Amino acid sequence: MLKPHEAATLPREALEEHIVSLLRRCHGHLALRGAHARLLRLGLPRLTAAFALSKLLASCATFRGTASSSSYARKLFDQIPDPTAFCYNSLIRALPASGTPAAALAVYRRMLRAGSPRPNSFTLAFALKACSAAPPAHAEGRQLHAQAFRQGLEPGAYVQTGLLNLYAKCEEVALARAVFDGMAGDKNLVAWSAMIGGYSRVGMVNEALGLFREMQAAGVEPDEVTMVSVISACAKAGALDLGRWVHAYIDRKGITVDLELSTALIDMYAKCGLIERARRVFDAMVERDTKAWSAMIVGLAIHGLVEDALDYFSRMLELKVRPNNVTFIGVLSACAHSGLVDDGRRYWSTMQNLGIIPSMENYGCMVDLLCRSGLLDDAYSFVIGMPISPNSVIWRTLLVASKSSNRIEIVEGASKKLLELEPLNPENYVLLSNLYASKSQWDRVSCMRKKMKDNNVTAIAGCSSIEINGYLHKFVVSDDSHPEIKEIRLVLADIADRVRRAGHKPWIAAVLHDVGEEEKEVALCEHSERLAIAYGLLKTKPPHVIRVVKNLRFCPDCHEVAKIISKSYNREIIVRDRVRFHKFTGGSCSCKDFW
DNA sequence: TTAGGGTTAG
Repeated sequence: MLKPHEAATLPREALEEHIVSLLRRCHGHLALRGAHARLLRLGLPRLTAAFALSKLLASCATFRGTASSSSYARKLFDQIPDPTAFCYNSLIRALPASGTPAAALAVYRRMLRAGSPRPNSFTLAFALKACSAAPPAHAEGRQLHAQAFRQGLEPGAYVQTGLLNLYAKCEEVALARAVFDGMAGDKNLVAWSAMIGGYSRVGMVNEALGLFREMQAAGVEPDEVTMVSVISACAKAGALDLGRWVHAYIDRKGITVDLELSTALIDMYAKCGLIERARRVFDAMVERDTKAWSAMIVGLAIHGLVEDALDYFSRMLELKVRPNNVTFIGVLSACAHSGLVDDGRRYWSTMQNLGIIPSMENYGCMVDLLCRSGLLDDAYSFVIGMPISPNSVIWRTLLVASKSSNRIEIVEGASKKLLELEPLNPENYVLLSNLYASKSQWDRVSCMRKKMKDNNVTAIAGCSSIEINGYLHKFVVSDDSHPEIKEIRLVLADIADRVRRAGHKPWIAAVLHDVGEEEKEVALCEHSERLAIAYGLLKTKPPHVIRVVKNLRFCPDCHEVAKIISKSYNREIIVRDRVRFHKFTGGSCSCKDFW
């Protein structure tokens, strides 16, 4: 280690070299502070001290993320007499990437106001990254985009990827794609991965996989980051065959299955119904963090493997892995699935004792737990006592649970809140209309229909998909756009006959178009998964399992239809909805617990 | 000095 008297005799270049090599050996914040103290003791001349501070600031940026690291970075910056663009850039980069981009953008604006130094492409790339952090700052990002053009900054690959990523994070895939297409012909791996990730995030699995194939055709080799997006696209879509193919591809190509990719694989297998395969991926991991444990626990919970989910949670705590809100979503929903009210309440206290502030989803899990256990009053008091304003999901949970009760005040209160919060969501009208119909309150049913019309609310945004030969076919209500819709309609008619013979008719009436327009509107709300199942029957033969993913809840009346189809066509049907898996074999449904 | 990734209630 250099002594102060030695430092005094060294030329500036040698001192700078010493500073750089000292900082290169720092691999964390503590080491950095130690190096800072040592540099201070050297009594560096003014210019070299400024050099040391800017290098310290840059190193600080590489260890960014905590509040203390950002305040340290600010202190360093404030000590630099004439900060260069490099210093501004490092400060922008050093400010935490989580939360709001406000701090990083304030530095960017301060730089603009100062007039000198001018922002360069590094500045812009860092500022864009700050805007891309969760939750992304769309407006600020667009402003940066416009400002950069006004200043005549040449958009290099890094800035373009920054923009592309920003739009992808904001779920503005069309804008992201425009940036992607505008990039020079030699798009690199990062740009391809960011665009695939953008498609994956919004559930556009065909586009994500299509782009993945284009990327390979362009001779760009994917890495583990690319594969995370591809796998998570499969998970979102419930595309098991594709997911399995992609996993085999990862193995064949020798792509490193790291922490993130393992977590994505666990999630994909769990969401596609292969929980044991998910468990094998989990068991093979050498390192497991909060997200990996959470993915596994949530996966077990959605499969109704409650004991396992809670057992994994205990193991996680024993191994001193800190759970987060998502972990507790898994734990609480596991409790809800088997009516473990007391356990659920205990876990709720555990969560708070760990200093985890419950999220809206966590409150939702508790309300669900109480409702499913028939503790409607407790659920209602819980909702009323929430320190944050309950969202529509919570009111809907309460409303569905109070359907078969005579608790008029809960029904009224929840309905009112629901229509206030989401006056344009057709799901609410259908739910309320069905609820009143079940109580033979026909005046209220027609009142709902009228409200729906007055508010110009017409259809349910139901969408179901089925994967056939590596392509995901999507169906929405009353969708005629599928190229094979004629053939699908023939299958539907055949199903209709079988269902009618079995003594069921309500849904098929809608398919056959022999009901009034108003009834059709309500009945058609469950139409999409029937189109998907019919397509599955058309395109595959037994023993092929028909797997359908539905983005809305799979309603009990559809269960009857699925049972009849499974028996009559000798098919196994698995429908995944937002709540869980529903498996139909030989006319029976193995899903024990649904509304 | 820079860009891309995993878990989320009904």
